[in-house]
Amino acid sequence: MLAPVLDYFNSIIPLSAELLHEIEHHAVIKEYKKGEFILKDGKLSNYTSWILKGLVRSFYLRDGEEITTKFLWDGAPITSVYSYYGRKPGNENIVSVEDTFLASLRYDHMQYLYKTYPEFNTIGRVITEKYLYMWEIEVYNLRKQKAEDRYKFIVKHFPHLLQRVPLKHLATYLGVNLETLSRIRAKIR
Amino acid sequence: MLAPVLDYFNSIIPLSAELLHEIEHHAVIKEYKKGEFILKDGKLSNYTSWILKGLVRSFYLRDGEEITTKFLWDGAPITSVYSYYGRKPGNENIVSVEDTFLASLRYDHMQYLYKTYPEFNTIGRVITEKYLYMWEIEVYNLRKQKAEDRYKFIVKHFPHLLQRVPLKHLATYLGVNLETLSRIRAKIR
DNA sequence: CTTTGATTTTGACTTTTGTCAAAGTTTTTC
DNA sequence: GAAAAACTTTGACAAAAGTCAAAATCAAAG
Repeated sequence: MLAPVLDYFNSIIPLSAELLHEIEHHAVIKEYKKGEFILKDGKLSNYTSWILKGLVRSFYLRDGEEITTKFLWDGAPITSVYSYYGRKPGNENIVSVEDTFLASLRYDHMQYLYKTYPEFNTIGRVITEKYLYMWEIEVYNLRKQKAEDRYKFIVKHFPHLLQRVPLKHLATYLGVNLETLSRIRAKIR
Repeated sequence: MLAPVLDYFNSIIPLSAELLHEIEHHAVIKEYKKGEFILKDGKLSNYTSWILKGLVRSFYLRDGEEITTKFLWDGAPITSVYSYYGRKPGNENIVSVEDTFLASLRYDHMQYLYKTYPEFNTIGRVITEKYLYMWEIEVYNLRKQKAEDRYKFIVKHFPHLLQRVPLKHLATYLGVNLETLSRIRAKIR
């Protein structure tokens, strides 16, 4: 089940047999059923995970309302950037939108790998750069003035999301309320 | 002039004499006078730079209007994430807001350093993680519903910006127009 | 200095989006 | 497969933000 991840890592830089073995040995593969929490706010995020299959959503609470900040699916790395790198509890929740399989590495084990296997830093660097690159494009979209244009970006680039997540979560992700998004959809049709 | 950068790199992981020499030899230090362009849209970004001293602003044009996306100053790394990592021209402009000194490394030279000096990947990884972490906090602020709260975040965390950038750029950064921001300020006073 | 140009504020009005309420519609669960 | 729950749409009105215009303030160049 871990094979696609290891293949990807290996395509960034060839992995020594020992490093390969370490990753295989320490990665925790776990299934999260639809709606199950991967991280709760107020908790320290101790894992960076790789989504083997499924779809997850990050959100925080604003006046009791869930504000969605990210959707991530198959092949994407996932953690709370704030809590994991900041080494302190944050207000981010991560929840599975569909039955999801994750491969997770603990923070301290990652640090050990970075120290012990210099080449692992190349993998960490390239993946972080890629994540930053994707995030940059998404934030660029979120800066568009009209909610309609932000929605159209999703329709064009991530159409599968429309089938997989309820409108209310997409609405808070796009920074509009549910009713406004519904009206935008009605207008486009 | 490069010393603070090298010290910082060295605090992440001790630099070998050869690596140190390579960086010193290839880093280009240049002054950009106030208002001078560091990157123009439509151009491929070939450099990642380190701000030795000064303040820069990133923006793109939306219907002829400059939409500011980032402010970065002393000690921060700066590039067009989209263009530099994506290896294609983007629509991002980077301009100096004050007289600014940058230390820059070419893309291909960076790749050479990553290949030749494995420990340089640790530096790249840690800096990218830190950048991502800062950016995450800023985007969290930009998701706040009310422009007033977004503005107050700047007042609290980056008060020096208020003295250093014109209101119109801060306004587009916060996603409101100039007049609205002016009214928010009037209301707070 | 002082004049010019840039920046910021204020006013009147329009457009967009949010809020509350209720009615449809679809999906789950027993 | 029927009842309950969750989700989506629509309507009426309120609040927030945008637009256009003009005045006031500040900064900089000669």
